Amino acid sequence: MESSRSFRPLIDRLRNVGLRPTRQRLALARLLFDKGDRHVSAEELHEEAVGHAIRVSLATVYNTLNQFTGAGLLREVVVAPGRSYFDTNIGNHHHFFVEDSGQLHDIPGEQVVLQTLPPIPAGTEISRVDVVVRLRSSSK
Amino acid sequence: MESSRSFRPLIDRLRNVGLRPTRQRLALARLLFDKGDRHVSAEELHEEAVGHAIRVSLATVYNTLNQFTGAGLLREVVVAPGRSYFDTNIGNHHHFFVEDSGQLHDIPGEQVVLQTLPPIPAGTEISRVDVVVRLRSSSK
DNA sequence: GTGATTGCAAATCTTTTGCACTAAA
DNA sequence: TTTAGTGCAAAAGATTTGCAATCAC
Repeated sequence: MESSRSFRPLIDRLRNVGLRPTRQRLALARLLFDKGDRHVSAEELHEEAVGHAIRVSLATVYNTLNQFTGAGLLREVVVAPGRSYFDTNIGNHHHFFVEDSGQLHDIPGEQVVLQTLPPIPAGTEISRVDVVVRLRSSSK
Repeated sequence: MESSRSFRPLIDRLRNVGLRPTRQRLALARLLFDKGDRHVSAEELHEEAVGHAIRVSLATVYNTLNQFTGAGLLREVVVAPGRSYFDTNIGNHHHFFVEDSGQLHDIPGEQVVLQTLPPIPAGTEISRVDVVVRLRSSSK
């Protein structure tokens, strides 16, 4: 069993956004943030947690993902109907979406440069610009 | 009541993509294509149909929208979790998405110019590039 | 007629919610 | 303690599907 010291950074990260570092949140945070950039659905994360002997309900996984997203720890990505992905990369970047497999991959922000942007409607401001490059296998 | 002649173009349009011009498909096609570019959800289109005294079930609206999309008459746009919009504009263009209201607006293709595109994974080709400019009201 | 299409209801799937119980501070 | 968080099961949406009845050709 690892010492509780190794959880410190994550505990602080949760506290900093006003979320109590409960057992479930900590465990999910470790799965999410301890191994680089990830794209997971709630279902996938729940299965992964169960696989790691973490006792957590699917409802709590949904709630936690939404809380993390609201707190800015995650970004929600919607590319296909009926399924949300949560992205641990909250920096400037875009996505490849492989239509056949449903896989999502990051595109570093610098690799997509918008030369022109249209005038935006009065009274609004840009919240975010999402670019999704949809791919299909080229074997025709 | 209008003469059946006015349906000819739509009838042909459906026949051309291999869909029988049934009463329901024709009626929905008229709602969709007779008044410029539109973004509708299945629910909205169904309500609109019912409001026009068109007897059609929600299931058939879903089926029809999917068939039209498969046939290339519509494009499906996914911008928010749990809701699909169908876009009658199948040309080169992108979207504004107003987060508060859920409204979707077209951006002409020329107004978004991608200066750089990342290298795409081997064995794949680009199916489409979707740019969504997310807006929120600027009154802070 | 014959096969495609429709309607309806039931089934699925994803996500949210209500509430009694448990845990963090 | 006191309040936030959790689990479970039920509820809520959105979308799909099975099948008998209906319609297009």
